[in-house]
Amino acid sequence: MKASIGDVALKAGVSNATVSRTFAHPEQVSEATRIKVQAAADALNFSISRSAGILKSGRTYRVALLIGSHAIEWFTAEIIAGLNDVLRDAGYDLVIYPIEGAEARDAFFEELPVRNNADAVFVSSFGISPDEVKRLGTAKIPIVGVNTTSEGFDATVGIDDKEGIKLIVRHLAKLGHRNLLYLYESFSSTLGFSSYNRITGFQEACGTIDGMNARTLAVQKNDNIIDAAISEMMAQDNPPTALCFHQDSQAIPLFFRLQRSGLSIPLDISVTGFDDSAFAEEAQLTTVRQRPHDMAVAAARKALDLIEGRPVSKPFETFPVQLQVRGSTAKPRTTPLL
Amino acid sequence: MKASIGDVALKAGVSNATVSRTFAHPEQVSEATRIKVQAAADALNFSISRSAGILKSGRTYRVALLIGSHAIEWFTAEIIAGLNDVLRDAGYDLVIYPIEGAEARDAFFEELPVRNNADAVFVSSFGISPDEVKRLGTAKIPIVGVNTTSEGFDATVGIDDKEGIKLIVRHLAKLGHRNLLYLYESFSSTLGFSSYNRITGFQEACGTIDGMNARTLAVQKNDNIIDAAISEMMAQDNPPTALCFHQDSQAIPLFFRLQRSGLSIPLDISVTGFDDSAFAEEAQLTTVRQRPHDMAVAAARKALDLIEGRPVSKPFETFPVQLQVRGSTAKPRTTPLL
DNA sequence: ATGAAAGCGCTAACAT
DNA sequence: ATGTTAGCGCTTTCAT
Repeated sequence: MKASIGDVALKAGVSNATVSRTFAHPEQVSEATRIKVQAAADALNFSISRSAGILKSGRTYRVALLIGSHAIEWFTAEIIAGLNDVLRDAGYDLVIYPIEGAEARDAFFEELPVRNNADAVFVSSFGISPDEVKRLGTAKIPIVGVNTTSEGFDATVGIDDKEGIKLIVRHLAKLGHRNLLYLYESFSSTLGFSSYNRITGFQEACGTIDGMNARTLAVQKNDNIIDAAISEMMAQDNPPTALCFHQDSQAIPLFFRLQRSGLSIPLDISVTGFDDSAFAEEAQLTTVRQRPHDMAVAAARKALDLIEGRPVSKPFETFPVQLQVRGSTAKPRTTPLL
Repeated sequence: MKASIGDVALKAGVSNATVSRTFAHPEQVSEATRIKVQAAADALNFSISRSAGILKSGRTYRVALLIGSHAIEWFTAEIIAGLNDVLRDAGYDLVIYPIEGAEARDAFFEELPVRNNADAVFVSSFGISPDEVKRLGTAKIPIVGVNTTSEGFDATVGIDDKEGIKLIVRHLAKLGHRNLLYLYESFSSTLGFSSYNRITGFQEACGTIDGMNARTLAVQKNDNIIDAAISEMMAQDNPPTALCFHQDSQAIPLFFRLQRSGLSIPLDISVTGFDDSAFAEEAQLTTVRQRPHDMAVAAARKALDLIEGRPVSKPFETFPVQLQVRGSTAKPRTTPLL
């Protein structure tokens, strides 16, 4: 059977408290006793159970991460890795709650399973409503947002999406582009805060450039964004000279179509992404770099500060974005596509 | 302050036991009482704390996942998502332990933090040694392997890597290829079981084909596998007619180099991957499909069976692989590359 | 159907 | 430096 602290105490001929101290505060125990206890513990294959201490302390040593999808893609994977690295070391378990679809959503905010069962909640790129944030607030634990608004959150980390997309627009404008097309996948659910800002930021940034002609195109989820892009390129009137994709992963497949479509990047068309995620560098994709891993590390530290009641130095932190200029952008073509 | 079961009992004018029953076994409580208790609980924003029940039950309701790296890439992300989907619903928390480097490894297997603190352990694509498995076994909880050997595990899920790579080899052989090059990244640490089988499986499969000339090339981690591939292609003597990459993500960047290198897929060279992961389909990469999400779901179910003492129907399950024939493979070139 | 009470394994006063 | 003891919040017998 599993050995408990009492078994070890018995075997070592000391009290439960001494065994407990040997593990929690070894410096309070004499060398000789410590060795005796360690030996007994090893012989019984004993290790301290966290569950009991958790009950005693009133902390759950669990931290929840709310994500909007069951699938874990680049951004979420980076967030999970970053949070986990910090939280593991601090003795906290990261528990992932994927909340997809209206029913799951209602159920979650109705039951609020994190109440009494987590010491903090992270909300990552989740189009959460003010009502939901308020409801989450009744759990009385710190709420930390990742690429969310700051309304109702105790702390947030994120990038300035508008600033990021503005870097793209200005880069293209400086190269001479005056005809841009922005492409993104439209989801059935509400657009996340970050996505929304990126799209409206694009329009705003274009509005400040003289003679800029900019359009946005929402491609339905089960439609192919690359086919949509190529169709726009083949339009007879005034096809764009640059394609701005909402995120790198949507732009990458275009590079596989070059030969078959007869298009050339950047001679016929300039292409940009957003994220600087997998393969962006190899594809020479001009993009905006964000570092979700760094954001997650900072978010985890803020959460720990809030949990332990320490002051949080920068509760609402904006992380830098950086333009990565690569080979997929150049001056616009001077002759018509056809 | 946080309401506990006693507060609710007081407010509802019933005993603690009745409140507990209202949540755990509502059918044992009269309608009237149930409503009274629910009302009191709602008013106090109360929800049952899992920590106390956990202590009482002896279960931790935590399940550990051991992975070999802090970074979470395609395969691991799929595994996490699949495990979490099943375990969440069953009330278990999935806790991720990244174990990277020799020191972290020694520390983990020395301290064995999962002992007494998890109800099961998953080991995913982790080059774990027999000694380490044995040591893990002293924790007396089920050990489930994902793409590992079956030695010492209570259950495993995985694919037959040898079978998978054999499909690739035979496909290329049938097309007429007799000069293959296998490329993989060599890591400092021990090669995982799955990777090892894939590489040796390649050699074995080639050995059964008449006149097959096959080589393998280990590219150092911080060297560029695509540069290595192109260099081999440019060799004067007998360059390969097909490149077999260890995994899709290593093959993908080659598609971005086509124009600059003057190479054409599949006219000059056939290319294969392994995994059928992100962008494989868009790149028209011939590959072998594996479904880590499905494997994870099965692994989670087996773990639950083991935890609850139910018989496990198929403790050691091999999942199917399927060849995905796409445009990156064709008959070998008939004229020299140069 | 409901209540009283013991106890899960540990920690932290407090006492020695 | 070590032992004694109460109690964290809940579940579950056993009574009623």
